[in-house]
Amino acid sequence: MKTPTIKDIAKLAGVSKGTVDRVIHKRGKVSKKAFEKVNTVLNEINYTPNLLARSLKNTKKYHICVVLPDFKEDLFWFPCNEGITEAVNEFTSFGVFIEPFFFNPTDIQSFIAVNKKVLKIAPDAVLLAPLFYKETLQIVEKYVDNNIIVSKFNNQLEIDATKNFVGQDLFKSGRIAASLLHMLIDKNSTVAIVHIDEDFNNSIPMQEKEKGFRNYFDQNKKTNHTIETFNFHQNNLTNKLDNLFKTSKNVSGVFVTTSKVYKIAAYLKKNKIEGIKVIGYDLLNENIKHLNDHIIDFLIHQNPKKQVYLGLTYLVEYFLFGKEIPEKSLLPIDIITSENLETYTVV
Amino acid sequence: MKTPTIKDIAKLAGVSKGTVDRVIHKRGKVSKKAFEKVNTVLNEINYTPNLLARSLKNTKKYHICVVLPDFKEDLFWFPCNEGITEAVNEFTSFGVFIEPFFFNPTDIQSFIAVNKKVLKIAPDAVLLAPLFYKETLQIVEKYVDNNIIVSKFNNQLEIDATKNFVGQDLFKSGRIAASLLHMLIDKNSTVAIVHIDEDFNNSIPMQEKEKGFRNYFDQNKKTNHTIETFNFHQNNLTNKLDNLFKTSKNVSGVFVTTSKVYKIAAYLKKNKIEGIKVIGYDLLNENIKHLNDHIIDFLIHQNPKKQVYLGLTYLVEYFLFGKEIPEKSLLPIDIITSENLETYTVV
DNA sequence: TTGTAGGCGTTATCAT
DNA sequence: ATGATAACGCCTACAA
Repeated sequence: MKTPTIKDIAKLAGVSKGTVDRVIHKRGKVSKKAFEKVNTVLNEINYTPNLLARSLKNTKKYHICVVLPDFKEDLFWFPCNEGITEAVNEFTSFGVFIEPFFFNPTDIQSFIAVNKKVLKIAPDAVLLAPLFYKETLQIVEKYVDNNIIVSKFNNQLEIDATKNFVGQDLFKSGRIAASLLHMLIDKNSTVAIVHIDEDFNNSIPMQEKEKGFRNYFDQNKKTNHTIETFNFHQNNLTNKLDNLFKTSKNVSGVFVTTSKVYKIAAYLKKNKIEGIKVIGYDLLNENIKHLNDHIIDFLIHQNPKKQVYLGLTYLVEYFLFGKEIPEKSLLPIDIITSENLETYTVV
Repeated sequence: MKTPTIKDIAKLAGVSKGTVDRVIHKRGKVSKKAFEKVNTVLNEINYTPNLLARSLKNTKKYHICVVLPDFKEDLFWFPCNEGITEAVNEFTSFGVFIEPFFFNPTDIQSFIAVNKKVLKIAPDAVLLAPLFYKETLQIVEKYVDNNIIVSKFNNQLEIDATKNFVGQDLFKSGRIAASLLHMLIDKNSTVAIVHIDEDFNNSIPMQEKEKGFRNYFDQNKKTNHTIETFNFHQNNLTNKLDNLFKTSKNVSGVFVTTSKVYKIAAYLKKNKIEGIKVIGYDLLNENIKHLNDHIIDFLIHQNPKKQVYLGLTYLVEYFLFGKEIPEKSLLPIDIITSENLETYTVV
């Protein structure tokens, strides 16, 4: 009735616990006779090791560092802290020490500096928001050289040194945005893709989203929409938007590729421009406000909190129970309206 | 650096491990002096018990039974098996034995019979899909009398004997359906709420969904929609639908309150009726097919797999680590289109 | 009231 | 090559 233990197997096979252990873990130094005796028993009963006992024995403390942008620079990252807190609460009693490190997302140097610091600390693993491609490449190599396991989240960079990734399929995300806008806008109208703030050329996520968005409309040519892309920086935004909306461009919908969509919404509200459909990313308070005001029609939920929590969970279960870390864990792409919003924020 | 153990505390306080244990667990039989000595140490250092060690010591095997409808009668329940399988894979190595029991959802007697069987087995806990109100009331009472912990999923019944519930807010679910349809249909048109198969009067979920759906349109009267409710049984469905769609009722949208929405879709396809917007529940293969064909516009994901998995996780963590079971765990209400569908099915 | 001893299942070490 | 033994941290039983 109870799960058989190594002791039970030893008794059944007529050998000692040590021998059974050697057979199970292929540590060698076992005679053929003993090996066969143990193996026949193993084939008859279904032995599964007690994971609790195993990791109790392994008294090692694990140290995981999370490297991510400071939310003071970009509120998108704020929920990650909750994810970290939850993981801390859940895993400290298992001897796992989780420590966050923040960098300035607008400053490559700070990214480099923080990673250097973490490298010096030499944790067992790092969960990383790899915002900068070239720099990530270099730092990850160093981590790996020092036997530090690296997982990435949010930003999927193709790096040979480490594959572990938790995030979303951003091309598909762009397609979904397109299909939702498509549902709401008139034929023959113009749709604007707006990139705000970040340097488009260095932001693979923004590029992927745009590709997906355009891909959808390319496949639905019969409705004959015009897609135009705009790269706006924060300064001078109002002028740029004046240009976009107050000319006769017949813009019926806007797709903002980041969480900065509230800036567009605020502009539309202030200028009392109505009837333009807006879709963007993430459940920031500012965005939620405009979603409830029906100025933003849809938000796509990137679930940064879950990304971090899941990334940490994978690492912890790897250390504690030897589970494999999935190379690519793509989260569902949630469509949020003012109606179902609440069901995502309460939990 | 390392987490302090009871042994460490004992040494610091100058008493034995046993005394520390008595203080921590308030087992009494401790002198004031000893109590204070231990307590001052406890206040200085932050002791957290090692949960692995605790539950290793507790060699008890836990038995959890899941009571749910047989998916052969209603495919909605099929994904629950995956949830159970995942939980089994995850938790057997922790000494938890999870066993499913199926009943016929159209047959109250089978519900009663299965629960009697489970009661006889006397597991440590039961995770229950409480389809029938009165019968659930009685059986839950018996479970509780026998010190069997009961959690419910999917169907939220107000029962005093046990509160634990994992599922969705169905009123809100109805509202969400309404808002999505509202987005797609013309003003002044008629919307049909269709209940298929189940006995509406006994199905609280269907009633809640209808209430939510009507509530939304009541609050948006300016668009002047007419809402009509239809209770259809499986037999004679075609005739009933002929009546509904081929008369001049100007039906622009249909809300099906269950996973049987594929039946409506199949009818519309067969009869080449186009332009009617359709929304329903659950990611059955039949529904997915019609979603990809754009006959169904939206599906609402009730995530039965996750409901079961989460319900089981709560029970396991309660037994193993003494975590509290949340009284009400409401899952997000996911909006599924043909575009984001894939991101929900892969994981 | 207090301390000690032993065991949960696994693994590492040390004799044999 | 093999078996005995101790240890991980917690808890329980028993002895003092």
